[in-house]
Amino acid sequence: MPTMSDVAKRAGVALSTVSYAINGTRPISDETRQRIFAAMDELGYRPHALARGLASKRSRIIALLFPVPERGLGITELEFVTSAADAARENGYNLVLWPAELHDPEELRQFTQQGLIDGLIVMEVRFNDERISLLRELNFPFSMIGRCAETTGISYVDINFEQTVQDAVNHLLGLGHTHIAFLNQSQSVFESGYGPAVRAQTRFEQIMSRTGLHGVIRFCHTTPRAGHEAFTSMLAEQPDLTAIIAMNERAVPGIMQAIADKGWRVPDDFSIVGIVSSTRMAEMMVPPLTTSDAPTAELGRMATELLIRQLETQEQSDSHVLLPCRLVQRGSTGVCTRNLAAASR
Amino acid sequence: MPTMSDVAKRAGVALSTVSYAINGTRPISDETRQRIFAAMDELGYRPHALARGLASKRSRIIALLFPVPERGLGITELEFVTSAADAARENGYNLVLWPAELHDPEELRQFTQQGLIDGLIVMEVRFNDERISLLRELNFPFSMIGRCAETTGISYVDINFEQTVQDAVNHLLGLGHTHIAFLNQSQSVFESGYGPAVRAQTRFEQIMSRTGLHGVIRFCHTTPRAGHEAFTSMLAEQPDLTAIIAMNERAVPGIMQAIADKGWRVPDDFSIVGIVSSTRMAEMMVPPLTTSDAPTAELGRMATELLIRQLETQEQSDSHVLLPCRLVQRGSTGVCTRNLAAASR
DNA sequence: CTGTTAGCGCTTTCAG
DNA sequence: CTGAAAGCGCTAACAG
Repeated sequence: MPTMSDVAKRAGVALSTVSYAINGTRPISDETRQRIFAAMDELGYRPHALARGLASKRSRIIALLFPVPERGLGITELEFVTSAADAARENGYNLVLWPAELHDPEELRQFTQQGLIDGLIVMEVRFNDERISLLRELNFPFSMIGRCAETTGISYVDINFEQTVQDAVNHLLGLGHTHIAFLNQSQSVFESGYGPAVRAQTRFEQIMSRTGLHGVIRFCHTTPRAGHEAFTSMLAEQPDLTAIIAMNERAVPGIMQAIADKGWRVPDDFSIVGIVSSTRMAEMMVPPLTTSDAPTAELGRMATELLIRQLETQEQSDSHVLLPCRLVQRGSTGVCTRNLAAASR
Repeated sequence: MPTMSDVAKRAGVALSTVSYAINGTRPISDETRQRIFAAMDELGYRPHALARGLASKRSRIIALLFPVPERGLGITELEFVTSAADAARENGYNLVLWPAELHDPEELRQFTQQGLIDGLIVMEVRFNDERISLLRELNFPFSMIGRCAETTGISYVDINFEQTVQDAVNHLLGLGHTHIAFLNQSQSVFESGYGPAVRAQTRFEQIMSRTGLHGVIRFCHTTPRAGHEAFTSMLAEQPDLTAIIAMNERAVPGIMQAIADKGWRVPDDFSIVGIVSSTRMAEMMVPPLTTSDAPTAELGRMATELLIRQLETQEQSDSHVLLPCRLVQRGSTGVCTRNLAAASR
């Protein structure tokens, strides 16, 4: 493996000149630059990443702090990872994956102090997240997918949950539904201050109180069985329900089953919309689920780019970006026939 | 950030002694080791990864070559990534994700020659894979999830597709099915020499010819619509079909729909088993799909460990590991009522 | 515009 | 069992 000094010799210049030519750190005459690049080509020279990093104090490696969330990993997480890796690479960075326990800040401290990583992308952020406090305290560069309570001085991208819920409600209202259920994730996730669970539910509550919408809310574990139970219990509380908004993909098959058990059909007798979901999942169901798809690839990409910009400019940029989910009507929502029947009576 | 020389000074020893104490590379008296570790603690010393890597010529970083397969990314891929990252970390390695176009060996060459990576895990391997040829030629350490045609001297883990198909067939035979369809992935994937598509289908063909099983085989794109069409066309060819084996998760909803369209019910009138699938996906369907689940986490973990072992021992180990899928009966397979009816006539 | 040189923080001979 | 010192391959002053 040839080194920079080999290149320098072959091009008949000083080693540092080669370095400057490569990095563009200072002007080089066209003529010598030609010679240098020719020499590099002939030798098949590749700069040594570690040596460069050691000398420049910048590894051009960033890490994605990758928790194993309570509810298990899904397509969403995958797309964060791949889009972040893509974005990193396009900007000349490498992305390392760091699967971390959420509750071990000490490990995080050690990791950041190895000198391996220039910056960090944190995902699955909670309102009060000790990882964030630690990183702030260490003054270590990072960006977030999601957000915590106090975000001054931190860059993040997140989903606009308020709008997402509003869009789903509007979609159902437009179809004539007036009694709508909201199925959240589990209570423990909610109580841990997980942003999506908190923000979406809060907005749904606001809509209920502001518009007089008849709603029912439930927490629900991310299993079909839990979905089945939650649905049954909601219907017992509010028998006039004709639609449900579920921010809980994995509970949906249970809901569908429960609807079928009652002898109802989707969407004729009951409508379902999944929010913060994905086309991939929506299409696995029969009928295909109407969902608002999370812009996962954009989130991963933007979080990466925000971080890299921060690293390159050396400044504490705090960009706050909220992206909407896109509602796609598929086969699981339709006009509310029960209200139509009532109206025609 | 304290350095090794700070630690040495504080402990009153030579810098090299600290290094030996940390790496255990040579015997250190208990007494001085104590002093050194104490000094490290007091200073909060962390070895600098880049410096260590540069000096030792081993970065302790490995990469996962991460293609974006034609059929899109799924849960399976996610679990490769996370389990590989976990396994790497447990062994003191970092895992970088390298999203690579399959068809650009030049990029791969550059990447491996940066000195950043000690070794590589390659996934989505095809029978004749130019990435593999290149790595071999470069003599660069790697392991595979999956396998190519010529595997001498290479370590890999893969699924035992032959057994997986056999198990699925046996399951259906045991339920009385004798006319069974096999739904593969797309023809182009098959023709590119993608192992799962080739091996599974080959085995199914063998079973057909050896046992006189009545079978039909189809390629199918990974969409519900394609599944619907393929099913319809298979049934036209062989109207006595009562069961289908699908190695194509995403086509299954289309199959289910097609079955429903005929007025049939799953599993009473028709059985479906998904192979090389996942519990996660199986549970998204109604009824939940009987599947043989791919041991994705084990595959990712073992590929990582095989690679690391190779790196540590410096020897060309060629372990070949084949893991079975585990068949889990859920709601989509049942006894063949049509044959029962025929028998009772 | 180009050369010289002192490190970056660690590993690893070579000596003792 | 411990020290001293020579790099690993590169960047970035400092000098011209």
